[in-house]
Amino acid sequence: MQGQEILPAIATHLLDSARTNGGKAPSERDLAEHFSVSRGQVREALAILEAMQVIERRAKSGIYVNTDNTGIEAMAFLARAGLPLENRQIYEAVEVRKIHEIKAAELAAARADDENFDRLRDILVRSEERIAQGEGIDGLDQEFHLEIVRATQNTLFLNICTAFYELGGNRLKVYFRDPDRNRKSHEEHKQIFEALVNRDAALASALMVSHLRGAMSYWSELLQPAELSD
Amino acid sequence: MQGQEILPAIATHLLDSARTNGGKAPSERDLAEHFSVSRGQVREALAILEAMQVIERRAKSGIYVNTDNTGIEAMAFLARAGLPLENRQIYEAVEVRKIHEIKAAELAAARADDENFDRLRDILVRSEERIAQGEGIDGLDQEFHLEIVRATQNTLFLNICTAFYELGGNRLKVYFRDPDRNRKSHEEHKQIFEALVNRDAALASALMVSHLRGAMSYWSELLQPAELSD
DNA sequence: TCGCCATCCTGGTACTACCAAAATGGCGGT
DNA sequence: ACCGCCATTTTGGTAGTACCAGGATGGCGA
Repeated sequence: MQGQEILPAIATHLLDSARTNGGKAPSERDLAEHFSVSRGQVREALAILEAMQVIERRAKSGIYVNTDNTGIEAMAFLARAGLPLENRQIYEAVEVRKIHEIKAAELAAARADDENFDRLRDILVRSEERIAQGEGIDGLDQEFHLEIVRATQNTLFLNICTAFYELGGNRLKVYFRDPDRNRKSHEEHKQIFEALVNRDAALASALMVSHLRGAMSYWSELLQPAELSD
Repeated sequence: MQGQEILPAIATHLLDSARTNGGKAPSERDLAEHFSVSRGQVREALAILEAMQVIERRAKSGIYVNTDNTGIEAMAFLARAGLPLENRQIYEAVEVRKIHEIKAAELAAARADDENFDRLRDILVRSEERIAQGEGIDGLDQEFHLEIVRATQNTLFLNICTAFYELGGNRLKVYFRDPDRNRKSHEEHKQIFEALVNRDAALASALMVSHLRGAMSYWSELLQPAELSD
């Protein structure tokens, strides 16, 4: 085990032992021995986790875990590292995503340039092909939505939205297993694209609202009932 | 120089040398010597910067700086560390902040609980005192706006919005040097609060739009002459 | 002038050694 | 038996050294 690969391992280990103990994690030396790496490696990982406010290192005392109070990029980072997220976290993320993308559609209608339109067209063509072959469009769905955000010409906005997509990542694939959902999504994408081309901000926004409503209801029934980790 | 204190110093140094050179930064050993710290300390700082995607460490090659492609929390972190932001970054941040807070007002009207109202009331009282003493309400303005976001009961949302506030931080103080602006802001805050208490989502949202328009025009003339949509 | 190879440089990693303060546990007094 | 004090241990913080292996570079020879 080497490189940044130990970060997710350490993070998982810390979160676990924090659950059993009272937020107190093993010492650096213990972690180093447990993962058979040098203390320096452990400290690098801990530095990152501390910067993300996932943990707190108290000098001469120990390492303490913050289960809550985790920012988006920290969550995106942890999700990327393969760590499980609480349903509540995903639920909140979905709500914020909705806020972002509805507004993005509105702004994109006014600001999208030829390159944005070209990329969107390309994504729709590839989606069509995928669907024709009976495959899911999960990756392309992300591309489509993020391209709309990119069309707002606000790179910071794009960064946040990208981070949010990474949160739901693996769970989204399940959504696009249903062929009907794929077709329906694709049709709605095409309508949104038309609205953008016509510079109709109100329509684009409205279409995005209803488009996301479908996905939202899916998340609702998937998450709300119980806290079963798939 | 010790502790995490070297991170901003190193970050600044890296960004500087990246500007002069072609994105290439000094080696770890040089950095360690330059700041009179051990290589381990440098590596901890670099690990954080790499996790934030501010830099890229290529094994056996060197350290390379990503001037663009910086996420919100990375920016917030760097801003917190006292690093300067580009006008464009602030400009984009302001636009996103606007998107967030208008929606936050709408959601807060429906979800705010007694604790939220209590805190908002308290903030308004303290604002009144400050203004009576001829002081600026810059810190309280932030508290007010973030409390509204907190009232959405979406902790993730709150995290993002907090990060965004930290971006503009120091520049906001200038805004609240003008007594008239303070009074006007405070009056608008009170109106928004009333709308929230009355659970009038549409009104709260509309008031927030006009409230932010004032601040936005300030930013516009301060930064770049361009379009900030609402 | 061009291509190849020895050398240097660089990040990656491990190990050792101290320091100082927090945490702990045992001892002694009450 | 309980409590308070103090010596010991633990822990994060930091520095320094040593090696490795592969990229980067420059000089030498064809």
